[in-house]
Amino acid sequence: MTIKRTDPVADVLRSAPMLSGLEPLDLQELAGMALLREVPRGQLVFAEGDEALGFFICAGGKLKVFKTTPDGREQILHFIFPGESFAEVALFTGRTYPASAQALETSRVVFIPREGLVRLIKKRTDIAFKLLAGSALWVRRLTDLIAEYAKAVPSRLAGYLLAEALRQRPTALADGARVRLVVNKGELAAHLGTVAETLSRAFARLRDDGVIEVEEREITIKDLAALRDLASGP
Amino acid sequence: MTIKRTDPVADVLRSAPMLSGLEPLDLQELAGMALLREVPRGQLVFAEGDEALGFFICAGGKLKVFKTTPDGREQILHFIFPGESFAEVALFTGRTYPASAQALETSRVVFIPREGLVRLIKKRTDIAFKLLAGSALWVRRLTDLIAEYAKAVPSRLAGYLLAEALRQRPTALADGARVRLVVNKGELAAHLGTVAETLSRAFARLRDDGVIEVEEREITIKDLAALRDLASGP
DNA sequence: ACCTACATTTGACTCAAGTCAAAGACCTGC
DNA sequence: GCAGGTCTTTGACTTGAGTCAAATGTAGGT
Repeated sequence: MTIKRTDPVADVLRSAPMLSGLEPLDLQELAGMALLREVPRGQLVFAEGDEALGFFICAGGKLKVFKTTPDGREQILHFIFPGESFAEVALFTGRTYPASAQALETSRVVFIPREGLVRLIKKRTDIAFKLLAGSALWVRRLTDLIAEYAKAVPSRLAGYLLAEALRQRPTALADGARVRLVVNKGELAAHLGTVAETLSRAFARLRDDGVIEVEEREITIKDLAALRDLASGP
Repeated sequence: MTIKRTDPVADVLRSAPMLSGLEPLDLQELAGMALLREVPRGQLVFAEGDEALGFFICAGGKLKVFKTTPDGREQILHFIFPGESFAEVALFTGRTYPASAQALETSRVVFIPREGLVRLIKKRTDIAFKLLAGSALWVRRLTDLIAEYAKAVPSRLAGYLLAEALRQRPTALADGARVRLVVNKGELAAHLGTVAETLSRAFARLRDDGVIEVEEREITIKDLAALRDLASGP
């Protein structure tokens, strides 16, 4: 298969941080093995327990990686946006994915078979280091998530809003800063390890305490100091 | 704290699964950079936030890796026994350890500086794969741990007892199988994300329901089916 | 406009589990 | 043997948060 100048797959690969620094030739080889897949809203990309045949890079849309808890609820581990890779860690242990991935809206993902990655690592050590760094980041994220569980829901929410504000507009972090929720409140509840009703009450409490202002998915931070206070203390 | 350069280091390295398959010469080079350290009971090997200068292999004793939650409790992520490596994941992201490590009893650990590992990876790709696999295992463990939180404490305890029974004597998993707790109940509580009092009540409940029998740290499984039931259901 | 599906909020109730307090068991060193 | 420490258990109390139920809002699709 010849790679065209406008090959959408190659474009996606080029934009993925995980693969940055790859030579055009390596990129081309990888693109030759990759598959572009359209995932309708609500469809699973893979399910927990599926054989891990490769990893993915998000080319458009919005997805979630989650784990189903024994009582049927779902705990969202991570949201995925264009350019981000996911499930790469699963390729190196067991043979199955430890969590499921599902499209929150109709999305496009590029699939890269395990073989392609393995070949790449053997050829380029720096890819191994990037993978190790990415995987280490996951470990850090998950350990942090575990520690979060000890906090009450309003505190978890405060922590999330702070992190999002910092991620969206790091320079504008002050009273009056605005945060746009990237997902609806039901999904956010699952990410914070709770249910929609409890999250709703947490929003109401922050609002009543004058810490934030809520207009649909648009949050305004009215009292940054108080928000920080809540986020650290229980 | 005593740090000494000695021969036994090479023995420890040879016995570590993570380094298995290394040529004697590589092993020797690594041993030359390694330091053996004696850690008295209760002493920290490193604290969350410390600069990650290297990783460790346990050469004797018993340690825990834990994260301190905002409200001051500690969540134990993993217990560490001889031969196991720890903190290797921290070397590839940020510059700091995401959790703390402390000796549960007086222990010996071998410290291997980051530089040694990096050099090794560049020379031998299979080490990179081993590290990736190890790190992936961590991710799996942590995602499982997160899902565990949705269960009630007695269920978490049941799950732990099953896992331990399987680890200690895989062949003898049947009614009447015995499990010896590797740590005291206070530490076990922290590992299960709860406090000593609640864990004590959970043990009492399993005992009263005739599922297990408890003699100090020696647990006898009386009704394996019921234990399995509890572990999966809420 | 209208209808259906989904998202959000609020109230009422219940319960698991954390806190505080205290007692007993078990070591270890003096 | 005794004193001081840690570990474990039990009781009484409090509360955060999940469940059930219902009302309201919102967005598409026909």
